[in-house]
Amino acid sequence: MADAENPKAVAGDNSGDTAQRVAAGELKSFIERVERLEEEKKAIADDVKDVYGEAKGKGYDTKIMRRIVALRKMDANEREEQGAILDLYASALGVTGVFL
Amino acid sequence: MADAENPKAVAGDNSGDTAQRVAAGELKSFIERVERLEEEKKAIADDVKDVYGEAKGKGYDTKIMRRIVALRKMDANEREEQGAILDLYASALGVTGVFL
Amino acid sequence: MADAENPKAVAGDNSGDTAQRVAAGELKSFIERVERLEEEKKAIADDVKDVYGEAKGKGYDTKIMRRIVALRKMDANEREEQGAILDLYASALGVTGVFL
Amino acid sequence: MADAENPKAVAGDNSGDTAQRVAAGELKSFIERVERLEEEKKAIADDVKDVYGEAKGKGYDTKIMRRIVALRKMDANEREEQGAILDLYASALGVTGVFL
DNA sequence: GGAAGGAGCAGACGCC
DNA sequence: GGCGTCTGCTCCTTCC
Repeated sequence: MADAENPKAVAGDNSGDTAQRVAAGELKSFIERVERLEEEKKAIADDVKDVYGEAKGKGYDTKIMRRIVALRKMDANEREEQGAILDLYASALGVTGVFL
Repeated sequence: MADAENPKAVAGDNSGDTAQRVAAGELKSFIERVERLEEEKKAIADDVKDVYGEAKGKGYDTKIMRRIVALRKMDANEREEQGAILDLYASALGVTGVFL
Repeated sequence: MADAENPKAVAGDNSGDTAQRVAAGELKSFIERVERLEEEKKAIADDVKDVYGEAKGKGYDTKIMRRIVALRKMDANEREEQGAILDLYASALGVTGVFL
Repeated sequence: MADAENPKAVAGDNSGDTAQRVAAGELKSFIERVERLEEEKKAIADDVKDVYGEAKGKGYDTKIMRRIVALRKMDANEREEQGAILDLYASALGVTGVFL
């Protein structure tokens, strides 16, 4: 029964083997669980899209909304650091009025 | 009450305005709905990761598994696309098997 | 010779027609020109990637570099407008220290 | 000379420093190379557009053409992917035609 | 307004 | 076990 614990090691004892059949079924099961979850994930992603659509219908600028969401997710420290590096580069290049 | 319909036009009549307060609350609500959904989405993404982890624990090669999932998705997409193309051909050229 | 000018109108005079054969060849030619150009385009995209890679090798932060490139491409007016709207929303939400 | 190797670490020894000046020139060079390549890429994209325009002028349906191009690309990718997957299967499971 | 292509980003793998 | 790299996904923009 070592094969059940090491599905990769079935090569050699081919054709008509039950262990392999089991392993294949197990693999299929994993794959289908993943696919099911991916579908759920996509459904939620669509819900998000709907919310933005509803907001857009009320006149809000969704692009800005997305940036706000991203901002709130972003760690304050990192935000600060990013800005500092950007300022440095921008001044080095002589880009004026940068607010990234 | 025009402000309620045009949330972007609140600039000018600032500070202490009720319309703006309402709009801000509405916006906040949208933002929070999005954030809630994003959390759910992340939870599912973590579940996916767990499934792969479990499979890996049983000796499966997750890289292969991911390619299988991707391939099955591609197959589905392309099958669909194939059908669409054939329909287009049929209606546009009245020809089957021109050079593809 | 109307068929040569209206390749979509060949339906009806099917099977063994030379005009159709010509049209198919012409179409194939167009397709191949497009595919050739797409290859060139991809080659250049790879070159861009190489430049970023070289810069990264010298210690530059490519993420910032990309934003700089995007900024320089962006119209100044639009930049200004974007910032104004964002400031408005940000103050409405009480987000502090926003520089997007 | 550490600054030359770590362009991000120039903060602090500002204004009038030669190392920074050099780094800025180097950065500018990278940026401009990227921008030049992006221009070339855009030129080719315009060429593609021209080809489609020419085809459209001859009566072809560009929507169909685009789908053909996309399909041929997908076919190529997937054919490649199929082969890779099969190889992986062969080595990992010792199985062909398990459930795909 | 909807679809298609491109760019940016996050997550996963492999190396050190 | 952490970091750097890289592929895949999502989002944005442009064109129709």
